[in-house]
Amino acid sequence: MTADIDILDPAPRRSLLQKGQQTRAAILDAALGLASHMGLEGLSIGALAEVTQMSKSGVFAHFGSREELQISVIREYHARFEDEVFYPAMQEARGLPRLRSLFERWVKRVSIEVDSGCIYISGAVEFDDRPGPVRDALASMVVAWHAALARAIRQAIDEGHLVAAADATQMLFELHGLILALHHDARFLRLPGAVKRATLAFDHVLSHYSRPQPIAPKFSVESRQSARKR
Amino acid sequence: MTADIDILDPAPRRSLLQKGQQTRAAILDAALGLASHMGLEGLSIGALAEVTQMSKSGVFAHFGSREELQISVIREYHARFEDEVFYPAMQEARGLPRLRSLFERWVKRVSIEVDSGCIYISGAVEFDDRPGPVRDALASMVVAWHAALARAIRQAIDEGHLVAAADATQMLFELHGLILALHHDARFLRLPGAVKRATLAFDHVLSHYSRPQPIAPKFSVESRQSARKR
DNA sequence: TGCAAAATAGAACGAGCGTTCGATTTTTGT
DNA sequence: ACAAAAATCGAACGCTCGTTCTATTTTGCA
Repeated sequence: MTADIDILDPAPRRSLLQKGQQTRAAILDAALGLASHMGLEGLSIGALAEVTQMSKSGVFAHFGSREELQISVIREYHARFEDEVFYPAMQEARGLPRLRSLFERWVKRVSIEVDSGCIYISGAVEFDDRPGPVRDALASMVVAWHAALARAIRQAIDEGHLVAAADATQMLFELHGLILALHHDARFLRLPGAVKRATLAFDHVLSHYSRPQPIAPKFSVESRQSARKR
Repeated sequence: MTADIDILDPAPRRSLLQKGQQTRAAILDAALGLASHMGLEGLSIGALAEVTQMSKSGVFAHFGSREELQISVIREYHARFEDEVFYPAMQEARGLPRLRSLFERWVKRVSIEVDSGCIYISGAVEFDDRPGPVRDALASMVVAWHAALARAIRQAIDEGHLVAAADATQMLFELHGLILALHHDARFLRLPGAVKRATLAFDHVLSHYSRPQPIAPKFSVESRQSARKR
């Protein structure tokens, strides 16, 4: 009894990852899903153990501390973000096509996550007042991503797709705001059509940086009282 | 000894608030400060008791539950937000002046809180996946504020300060994004000059909704390769 | 196949949490 | 001034948390 069934399941075929790395990856995957819903602060080892059907100490052993787990989650998120947003967009021609692709994939990433959450965004809020290694890891990833975007914008300027006087950092600020507003409206307020608003707003920002900048930022209000009352 | 010093301190002068309401207000004030730093989820009764020099149960008794405490904090925050942003801006002439004032005070509120935090923003992230009365309270406050802003934008359209074809909700989306980006850059990344970026971006959005809208949103890229490399 | 090493389990810890309860002090209205 | 009512305290509860420790199981390699 309990004969040698083990012939077929423990699978002599060597996997690419050693067992340890394999379960570590599985835990990390579950952790990402959990952190997306509960935030990095809401991520608990107990809940993670429950999801992965492991013991708390078993989960714990893979990371050594909760902080290290959080940092690992951030790194994993960053890697996936690069794979889904950055690298594919890099296939596009430099300049506006690439910039547009970056934004569109960014939008998709944030809005697909209508029920999965962007760790960059939630993490920024959770850790804006909490110095430490987690915050540092998060910030460095965000900064790297913003730097990549700024680069793409500058290339679009160099290619002549945007006016030469365009301020890349300022434009990035405005585009980032659109993503944040999208995240807010779609995830928190659950408003439909937020994606459309974001892409439309992208065109607005684009058109601003495509036409010659006004010399002086004063466009007199022209307080003509012509308008009919309501 | 220990003579009647009490003549001067227990103050026979009747205060406007009964003792209970008085300490409740003090607790709430401390709670707001605490929640601004740690978030609504990070707000703990124990920490609150420590700050206010009271016993946990003493603090607890004023609210009956942690959830009720959180909701009270949200309401208090809303009241202060109205006092500092909404009502003062209502003094301005309807239309663009009022809209601009709303935005400027909003910016100030979010940026003054570089080290105090906007509960609307942090709360939206904390509770976007957590249904319940706290989320409902938060959402209703945010929605009310957005409705007020949309109203101001529509008035600016009616006054002729913005083009008639302007989409108020869309413009609100874009302005809201600027505030969120400001909050992110100033609080999380600690970038200097975020306030300037926000106000400059406000002018950009404004100028877009001030000039006649392009009929078709297609502004051909004109992929002139004129630009010199770098 | 066997043995060292790695991975996992299980129990226990101390701390903090929200909450309850009964006793005690302070405030309030008459 | 006094009694009723409100406010506050202090101790205790059950729970979850991250972490530690010691076994036990599983894995990988010679």
